[in-house]
Amino acid sequence: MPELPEVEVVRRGLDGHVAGRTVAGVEVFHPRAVRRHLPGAFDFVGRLIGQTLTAARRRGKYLWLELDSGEAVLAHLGMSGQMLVSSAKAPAEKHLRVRFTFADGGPELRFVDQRTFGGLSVEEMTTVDGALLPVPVAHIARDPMDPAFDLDDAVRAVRRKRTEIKRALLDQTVVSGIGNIYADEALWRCSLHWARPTDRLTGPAVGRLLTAATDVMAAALAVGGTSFDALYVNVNGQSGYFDRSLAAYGQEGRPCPRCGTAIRREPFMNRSSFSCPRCQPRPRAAR
DNA sequence: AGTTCGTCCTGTGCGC
DNA sequence: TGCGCACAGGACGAAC
Repeated sequence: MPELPEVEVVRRGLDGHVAGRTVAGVEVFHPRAVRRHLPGAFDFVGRLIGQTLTAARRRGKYLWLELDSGEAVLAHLGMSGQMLVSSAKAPAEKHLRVRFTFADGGPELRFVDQRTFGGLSVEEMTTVDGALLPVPVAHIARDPMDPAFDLDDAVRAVRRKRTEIKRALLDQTVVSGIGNIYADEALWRCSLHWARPTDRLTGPAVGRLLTAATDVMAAALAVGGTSFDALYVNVNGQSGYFDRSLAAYGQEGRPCPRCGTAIRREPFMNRSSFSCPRCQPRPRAAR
């Protein structure tokens, strides 16, 4: 479940290992991996051969490699996507979807994705509010690690929504990069139940919540991200270890680190929300 | 027009 | 032992 910290770990790896290199070959092993590239796999390959990858960039959970053609290879890791820098001699992974080889003969880049929710495409760039973005990323809000992120703007965007607070946190057009793990952790840090209506929270309370989300993602980034199994790894195949620091997410039945009450799991949008029943009581008016 | 929901996908782990 | 099902869940498009 790569969210902002995990995607940023991958971006840094790509920036260090593939930026400045020229693509010599591309193989697409599964059509779903390039389904968002509407002209098809053949066109995808043709647009990349001979191109130099100039930089690795990110907004929220989207990642892209800029090309000297002015386009970019856009990647979304979905749930289980990995970008691996590996020796050509390393055996193909079971779920290897796309392989890039380079003119310098060095390590190759592999897109591996078990559940195929992720994918790659070559996209044109567009300028939105002073930022150069691949076209499909144009609607994604700035994330809290963007130097131009404006907390007051984000607070207003959250409070404009007429929904439950966790739905707003997960809405990538409001603030990007937050997924189920860091939403639950931020809500726990602020002692807020996920079903609290956005329009009944004060501006300062929303500001504290967004700041908590930023803090918890920064702490996760500092230790290489969160991973529960081998699905999320950096470009060298290594896992982060923020899972040891989670207070609420995935902690059903374990004591709340603040009050000791057993963490509960509740159904939320066909998935789960984890919270402390004592620190984070349900809103009275909630269904 | 804004919000909610169903869908895509595969591997793991549980209960019967 | 083996089967079936719940679950993990980001993002998009359809439905309301």
